[in-house]
Amino acid sequence: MQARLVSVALPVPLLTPFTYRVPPSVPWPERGARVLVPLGRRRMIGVVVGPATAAPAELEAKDVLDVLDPVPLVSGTLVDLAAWLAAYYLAAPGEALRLVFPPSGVKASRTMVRLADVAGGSSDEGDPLLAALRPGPLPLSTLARRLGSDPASRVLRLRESGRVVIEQRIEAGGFREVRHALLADPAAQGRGRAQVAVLERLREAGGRLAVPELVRERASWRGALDRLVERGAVRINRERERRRPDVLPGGTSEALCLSGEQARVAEALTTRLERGSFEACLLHGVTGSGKTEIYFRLAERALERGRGALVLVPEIALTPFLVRAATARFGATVAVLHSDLSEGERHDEWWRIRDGAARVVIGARSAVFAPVAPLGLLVVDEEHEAAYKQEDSPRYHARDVAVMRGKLEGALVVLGSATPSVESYANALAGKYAHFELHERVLDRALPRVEIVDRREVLRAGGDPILTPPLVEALGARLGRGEQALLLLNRRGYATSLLCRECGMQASCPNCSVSLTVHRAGATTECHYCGFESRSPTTCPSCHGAYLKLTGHGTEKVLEAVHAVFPGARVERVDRDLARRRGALGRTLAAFERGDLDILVGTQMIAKGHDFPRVTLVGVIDADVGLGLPDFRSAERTFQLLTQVAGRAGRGERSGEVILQSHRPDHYALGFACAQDYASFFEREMEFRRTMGYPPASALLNLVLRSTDAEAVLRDARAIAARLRERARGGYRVLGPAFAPLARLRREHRCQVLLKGRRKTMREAVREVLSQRRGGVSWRGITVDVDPVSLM
DNA sequence: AGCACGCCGACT
DNA sequence: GTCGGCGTGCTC
Repeated sequence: MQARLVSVALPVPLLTPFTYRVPPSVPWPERGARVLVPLGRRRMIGVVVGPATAAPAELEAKDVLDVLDPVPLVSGTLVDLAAWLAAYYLAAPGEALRLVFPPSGVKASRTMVRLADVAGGSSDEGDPLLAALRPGPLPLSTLARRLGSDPASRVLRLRESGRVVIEQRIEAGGFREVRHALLADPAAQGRGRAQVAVLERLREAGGRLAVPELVRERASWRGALDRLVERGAVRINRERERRRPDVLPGGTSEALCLSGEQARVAEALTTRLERGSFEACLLHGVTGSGKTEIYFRLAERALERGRGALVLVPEIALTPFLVRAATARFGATVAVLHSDLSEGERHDEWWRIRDGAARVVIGARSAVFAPVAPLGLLVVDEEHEAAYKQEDSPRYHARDVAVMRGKLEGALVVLGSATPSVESYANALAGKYAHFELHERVLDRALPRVEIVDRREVLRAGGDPILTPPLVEALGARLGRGEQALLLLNRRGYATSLLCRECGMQASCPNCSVSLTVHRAGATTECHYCGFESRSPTTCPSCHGAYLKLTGHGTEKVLEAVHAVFPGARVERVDRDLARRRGALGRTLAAFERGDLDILVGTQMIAKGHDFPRVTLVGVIDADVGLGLPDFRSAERTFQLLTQVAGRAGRGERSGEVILQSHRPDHYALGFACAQDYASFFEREMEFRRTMGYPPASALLNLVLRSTDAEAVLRDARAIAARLRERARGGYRVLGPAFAPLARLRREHRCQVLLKGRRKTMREAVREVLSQRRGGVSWRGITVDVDPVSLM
């Protein structure tokens, strides 16, 4: 009889799936079914990727312990999508598959250590390890953290002497069940004060109440409830409780009217949706041109046709408007998925989608894998946003995954943006994507007037480069008229660096090769990459000089400058520092929206998603932030940010004004952003990408090697680069190795090898070279980034 | 990734 | 001599 073998992808960073034998005691698992298998000492929930023809030579396949899904949890399409992702991005198949399963659906067992039940053996003998285990079993990893060292060998010895027991445990991680009290006998009488009160409370609540709620009201009611249950007056039911993410109230359920142009585009897209086959479309429409309404109409049409819809947004926190509007429009059939949800909330939303209770999904990046079936529409709003790129393994780009999913599902994919990525626009021009443009703004609002202020001239004339005279004048005018202003500076903190005037030392991060940013008016210094934080020194740490100087400015400093010039103005700051405090971001934005604030100072967060009708002035403090970064996308990012923020001015009836302060007023990113001329920007940027061989003119694959040993990492990178060069044969070029722009991050030195050329050839070469390295089965210490977005 | 194994210097 | 710190290789 033919051996029953299956190939199983496991949640470990290994290049290939493993082969297991299916014993007669378990049913044959289909592709996509989850199975419990042993791996080394551990157990894992993995995913069957297909039958295997033979076990790898000399290896006896182990037995599948259990088949968890008689029928796969997710569609074959999603399993195919994960397989494609693993191959395209050179990711571990198990880690790619994990994305399409519910949270904790695919995972490894945890090694738990507990004290052995030894009669009378309750003494710790002064061993801190035994003492730590006294209160209860602990995972081995927690034990290591608590004891500050690797306890493995000690634990092993304690096991041999019979003091502790090691177990492999896989926690369920599932639904939350809440006990509910049900009035079983409507005529029941209480036999005491508490019982009477409980019954009364239950009747008040319509005969059904969650037990925790009841007990919270009065702790003593717990006993009374028990007695009522014993007498059969009340029944206890375990009910699944949905952990529902918070959705802000508001938003309108009514469809908006579309202008002629919008209606034509909506009509054309609807026709394509109704074909029920794959097509990708770029919806290029200026801010405020009504893209959201078009998305919603398409989603409604998809629902009518019995299919679901997926709407991706770059960051949920910055688009509360869209979530609110979708909730109002689609009601209970909306699910919201994003990283701020608790694991429980995510789990429940996942199952609501999987069970078909939710058919319209609004979510960030990872929502592209939501188990909507069948799927008719995928929308990627603000498709140019870098937030769609996952920056750790598997390093996928949600926009590109969405296009592939659309292809596999036979769904319509709509990529929306006011400033499309250079890649998507090129695809549209090449005919790969259908191209739709929306030129008119809703209510026929005029585009704002844009003025560029040369900061160099202001400095030469002895003026303040943060708030230049034209900006001060414009701000003063708004304050006088009761209008609002936004001030953008894409750099948080107070000062960009702390310098010693005597020896020139610059305060830098102990873990990363970057200078520390000064926060809280000079009181603290912080690393924006690893989070290192400390009190600012008062004397120079290297020469003990007493004269320290702050240079460069961030949003905190701008706030201070505004306070100094306009003491009476109501000003607040919005940036990542504020967003860290729960709810603070929403409160500040809401206050600004209500008109309780005059000026909002912030990073790019203020440029996105919101509609502030009273804003008539946008000031960009330093339009060149970002242009200096060693990144081939810096011009594109600057153009997008400036265009976006300029669009915030004059969204009400009054026309708007934009002031861009810059040291490089002649840079094309600024010029074309001012003119709101996307097409010309694209032409100019494409020229640069073509000459330099950057995307979309050529594909990129970046390898980053990491190690605490700087020399070793360079040596290793050299060897890899050499082997890649041998194999290139004109299919790609190899740049480097070189230390990455962020040469050291979190105590690790980083060395990169950048490949430019044909994606497929590069991928194959990298796979081959990496699998031939010593211990070439795992990705340890190396990051493979296919289609990198950032080269930092 | 986790875990085992094996090599090494340091302490009773 | 054992302990425990770290580097390397393996897991179907």
